Amino acid sequence: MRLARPLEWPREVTAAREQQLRLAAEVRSFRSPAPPLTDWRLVAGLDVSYSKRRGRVYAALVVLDADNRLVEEVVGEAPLDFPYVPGLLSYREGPACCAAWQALSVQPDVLICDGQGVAHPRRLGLAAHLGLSFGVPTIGSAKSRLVGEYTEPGSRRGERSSLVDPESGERLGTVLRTRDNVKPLFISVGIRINLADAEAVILDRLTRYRLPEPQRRADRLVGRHRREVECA
DNA sequence: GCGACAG
DNA sequence: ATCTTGTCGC
Repeated sequence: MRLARPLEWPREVTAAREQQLRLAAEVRSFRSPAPPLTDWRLVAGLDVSYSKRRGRVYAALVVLDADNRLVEEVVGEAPLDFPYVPGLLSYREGPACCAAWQALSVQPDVLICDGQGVAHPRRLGLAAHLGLSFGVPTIGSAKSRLVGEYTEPGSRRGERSSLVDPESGERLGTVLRTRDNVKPLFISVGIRINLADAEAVILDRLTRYRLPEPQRRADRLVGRHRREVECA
């Protein structure tokens, strides 16, 4: 797919933070709450893996249909040239994600990203940032917390609690138990989707694992891909 | 100054 | 994320 909005990717921490403030203002300018997501047959999952020895970042996108059957899967890569700094993950993983997106031939109705959406210090987690560039609804599905407070949700699948910014009282997302007795997922909206719909998409794509199927498949694919290219 | 901190 | 074996619990 073509990038709806090609972005610049600063390679310096200070420049990255400054750009985030500008992009976050754009994310805020979208209609809120976002209109309901009417059709979401094609759901894509995105995940990233690093090869330190090769100095590369790999990203995999997997698109599944309403029955979680494979529609398309692609990988993209970019140099590993930005450090891991909490709050600046997009600058480390974004370029490879954009490469994968451009290799895609079908447009997903919604994209699940491995990371935060607006549950971010400047409200511009990976899912929000990529949503701005890709131009499709995005959901942040993180395996751990970056910001916000919450009470531990019940131990059974489907139980949830709110992720809240203690300063503003603003609701940042939902802490969702996706399987009985497993660590919950931190769900937040990226762009063009409301939180209720984001939760519905995640729940709809759960099978027997902690991660929703599109995200789990992307995770497997990118891990396999990295190991393959790392051998040669 | 100290602790927290997506992947 | 990545480096890594077996092991405890549903």
